[in-house]
Amino acid sequence: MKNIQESLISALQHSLKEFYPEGAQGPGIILDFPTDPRFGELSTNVALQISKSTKLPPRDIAAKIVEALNKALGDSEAAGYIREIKIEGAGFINFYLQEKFFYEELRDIVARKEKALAVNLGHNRPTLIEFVSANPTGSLSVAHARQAAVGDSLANILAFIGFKVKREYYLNDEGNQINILGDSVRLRMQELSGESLEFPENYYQGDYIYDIAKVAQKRKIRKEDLGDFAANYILDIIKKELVAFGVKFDYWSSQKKLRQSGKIEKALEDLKKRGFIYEQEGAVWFKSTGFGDDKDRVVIKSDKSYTYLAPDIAYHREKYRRGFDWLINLWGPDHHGYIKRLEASVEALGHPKESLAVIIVQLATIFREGKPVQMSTRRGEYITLQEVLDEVGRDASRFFFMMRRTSSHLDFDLDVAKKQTSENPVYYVQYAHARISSILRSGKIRVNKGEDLSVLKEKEELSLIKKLWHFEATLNICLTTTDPYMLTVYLQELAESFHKFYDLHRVLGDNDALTRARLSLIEATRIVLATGLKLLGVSAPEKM
RNA sequence: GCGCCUGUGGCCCAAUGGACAGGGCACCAGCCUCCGGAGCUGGGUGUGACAGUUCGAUUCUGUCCAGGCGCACCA
Repeated sequence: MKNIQESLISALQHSLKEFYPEGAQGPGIILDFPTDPRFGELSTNVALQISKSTKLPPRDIAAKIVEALNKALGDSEAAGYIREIKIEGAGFINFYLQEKFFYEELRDIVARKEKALAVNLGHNRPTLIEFVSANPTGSLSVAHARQAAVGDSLANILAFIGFKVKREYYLNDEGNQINILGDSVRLRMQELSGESLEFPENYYQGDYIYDIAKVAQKRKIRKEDLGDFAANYILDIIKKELVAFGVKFDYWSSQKKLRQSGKIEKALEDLKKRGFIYEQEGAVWFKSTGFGDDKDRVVIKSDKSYTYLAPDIAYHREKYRRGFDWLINLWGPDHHGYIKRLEASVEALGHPKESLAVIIVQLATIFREGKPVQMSTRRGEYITLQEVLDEVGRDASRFFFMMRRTSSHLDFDLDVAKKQTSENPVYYVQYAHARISSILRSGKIRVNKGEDLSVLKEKEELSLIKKLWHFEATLNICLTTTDPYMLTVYLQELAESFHKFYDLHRVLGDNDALTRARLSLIEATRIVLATGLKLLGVSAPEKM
């Protein structure tokens, strides 16, 4: 049956009524997967939660809840899958499911393939996820690489569970940085034609500037167009790097076009109408303190030019106007101080705070031979996405970038990522997939939908099926945390569960019925592994 | 000074407020006549410190200690 958790939660809510007089809000019910199989397949601590407010002993409460719960469940479908409900420990209510529940889950996966794994949690909610958005002034760095891996995988996951997701790259294609870029190219061109000059320290130092200068010279680009020319040149490089990393954007949004369209003025007018704009000391300010910011922010400087915030307010206003009602932004940690003012602007424009999720992607420190690699963008000394790709490949690099929570620092050891050994988690997972593929290739028996799966009685078989069942819940965690990280953990656990089964039990044996059932089991495992890896942008090889 | 992230066995990391804190690496000892040994099994007096909230804290709060990053009318 689909989603026994939902049925149990609603039955539980019903059973809690006697503890909450009309109108009172009970606690949110959480159904956990207990860490220890000794405590059943599902568990809730709701009785312990209630005992806080009622001062009654938790086990007494639990007993009453279970009594009401049995009535509420009656002879419902869910009740047919429950073997036992026990009160254990301090007052946990533990659910022990019938084995047929798992056999049906397994059958469902084999019969419907990855379709059985997709659930519609998103209800087609139009969602825009903006990430990378690096200035087109140089190749993408490892920092962008992590953002690309996380953003793309999160988008995959959200799309898989029913959100209408689009990927967007916001292009800072004008302003100071582009001017400096153009000037950097101009100076290098002068150098190339034999002039000796001093190259400012805050200009772009990388060798790629020479490459651009040479092309610009050949094409006789006008001096005033050098900035745009260089930005476009670099943007082409960035696009290629992203494609190589398996990331494709739906939209490339230009700040220049945004300004030219007059939408910045419109956004500021909108804010003004709503009463959140004022002038002081020759500058125009946004009253962001009205929404929890530490201080008000300048949007138009006293020299009449915009701060970075002004186009950004307009940009986000446009995102909503384009029909999106969930905006996810992935930013580098250098932008974290910027979150509050953007949230403030979104609220000031009348959108709910929750409709904007800003996720800070912490930096990855690259290690080589056990030592951190120092980086400096300005000097052009940094590890690029391309270098990581060339060195360790797409699969390992994407997986590695997501092996820690996105909000946590990540140490990325190039030497480990390169290793094709058990030290390398991505190979551990892929190996499980390859192993299964190999058995399925050599097995001559064809599995059909009606196999009798109840011959799967071994401990390792049942725990593997349970692991498969947890896939959906894992995706749900990725949703609530807006972080694909948990999926990398899950896939490692699933692979482990499979390897343990494989080691103790033969799939292709003399017993035909058992062989068929086990083939179903490993085929389902293969489907879940392949689906999970695909969501992370990692390949699921049939041979390694 | 302010903000964000992080302190878990020798090293790297898990644990949506739960029930004995789990893995990996390294180290030691085992497992291939058999579907892929890139695997599996066994071996461990560990949550930075001190308070607090709670029936219960690695998780929440406060103070302190240590490390990383960021703090513009830059983008």
